[in-house]
Amino acid sequence: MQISPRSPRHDDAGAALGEPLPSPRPAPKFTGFRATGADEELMRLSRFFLPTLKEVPAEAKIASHQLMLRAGMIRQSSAGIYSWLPLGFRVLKKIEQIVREEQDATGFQEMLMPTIQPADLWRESGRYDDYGKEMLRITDRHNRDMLYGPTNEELITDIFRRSVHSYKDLPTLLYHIQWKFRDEVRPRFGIMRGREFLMKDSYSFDLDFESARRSYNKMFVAYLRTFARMGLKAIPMRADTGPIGGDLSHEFIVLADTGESEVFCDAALLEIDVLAETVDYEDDLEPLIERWTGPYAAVDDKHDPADFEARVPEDRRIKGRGIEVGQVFYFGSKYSKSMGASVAGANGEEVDVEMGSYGIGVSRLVGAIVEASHDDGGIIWPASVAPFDIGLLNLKAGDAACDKAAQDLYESLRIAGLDVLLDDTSERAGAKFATMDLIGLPKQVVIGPRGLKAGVVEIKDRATGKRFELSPEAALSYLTA
RNA sequence: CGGAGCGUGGCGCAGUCUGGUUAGCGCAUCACACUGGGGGUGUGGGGGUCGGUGGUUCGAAUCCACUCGCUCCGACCA
Repeated sequence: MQISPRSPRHDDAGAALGEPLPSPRPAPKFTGFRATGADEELMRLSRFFLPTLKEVPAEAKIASHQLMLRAGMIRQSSAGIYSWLPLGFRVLKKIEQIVREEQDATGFQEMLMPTIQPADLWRESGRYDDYGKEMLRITDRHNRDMLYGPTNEELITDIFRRSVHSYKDLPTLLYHIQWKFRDEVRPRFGIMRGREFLMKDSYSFDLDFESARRSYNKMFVAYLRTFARMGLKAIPMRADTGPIGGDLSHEFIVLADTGESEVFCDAALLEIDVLAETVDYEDDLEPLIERWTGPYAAVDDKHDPADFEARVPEDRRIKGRGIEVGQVFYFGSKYSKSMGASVAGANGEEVDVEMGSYGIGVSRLVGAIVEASHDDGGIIWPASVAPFDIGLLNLKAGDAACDKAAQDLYESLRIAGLDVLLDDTSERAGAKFATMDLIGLPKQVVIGPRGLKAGVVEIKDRATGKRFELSPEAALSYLTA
């Protein structure tokens, strides 16, 4: 950090006599540490771009939208289109990575398709007209019709048909994580229902229904694991197949009061610990899925009140609202037939491949998690997706003892592999606490002159609000345990 | 796409109906001082030309027309 030239109004006789210039702010600390590399960079709140808001912007109606704006995670660019600021971006990346890991575990392979697609592909499938105004249509300089992809079935099918010609290459299992655009008439709820959104979509190509079913099941299980890892209870519900078409589909719904769909389910579903199961994706997953989909669960348009009351004891009936965070479809040869995606079977006959597609709303998940996990003070991040693991508050930046204790603990936590945000600002304690609660880091460590004098720092668990004091050494082992 | 509403410093709002001093308040911001463990206090300062265009008028944030943007309810949607 450079000492900026002093502005004239700071000049005084002392400076004129050549005495050392008083720094306009406390001397920068830890600069040597920052030089050890980007990965080791000291995340100081005084340098971190975190434009928090005390007041709620008028347009934000639901908790997640309000909190994401207030916590400096996102900013609206135009209706339903948002920029991701550093804090929000970190969460988005964490979620994306969990999605990626669980996809990779199933054997689906990651790739990347473009956002802009040629209209001709969509004319082949017939969806260029079917999709209506939700599709953002673009004309390039050569007057060719293009579009900003709302989904990628046509594109992936085109890739597939041009390269795969034999049943021996099946199944072909691919996915990508890419920005999509659907020109919603009425975007709302911030990131939860924007026009531009980040989505993971997977596509499976199989020779027959049995094999397609296995691909579907892999995604089904991977989805439940993915959401569980983010601290969400996602409930699979049989769903309509909508404009994408097909005849086997499930929606994955996260219960939240501000959800868009009304849902009915058996409380037993909430007891299932998905991550407790050891999954081998080469096994037959059908029994596992049958267990997980056994209890009653339905969105309103599939709801059958009589069946609900017959199958679910009164004390276990959950009627609430939910957010759809993912959907899986099997749609057979809908696209392979219209677009000519066929392979030579074992007997030399041409077979239209059986397809499925599977989406997860990655950016929507950020909102869904906030919706499911917050309190009056702000966001409460599940540890797996938190933008930082720990917020380290130096209550008296500039005080030698506090600075040193904060730096030492910061370095030790970093060496232990934790992401730490150090609040080195000169805000008052109350403001610091409020900001930390707002941005919702799972653990807070408070270092202040009062505690240090007694040889302790304070640790606060954001979720429970529980606070306790430990020596710095004990705090380190507690946090790194 | 049907219905409703709103655009005034970075954010939240008042002022508009009933045109008329220099457009106001809270928060944020900057400086200084006091303060210092849950968004503290005081003093002083900076920042807007009222979404845009055109019109009416001696005079427009205020009235009229057009236009752009945003929001809400409904239908629709990962």
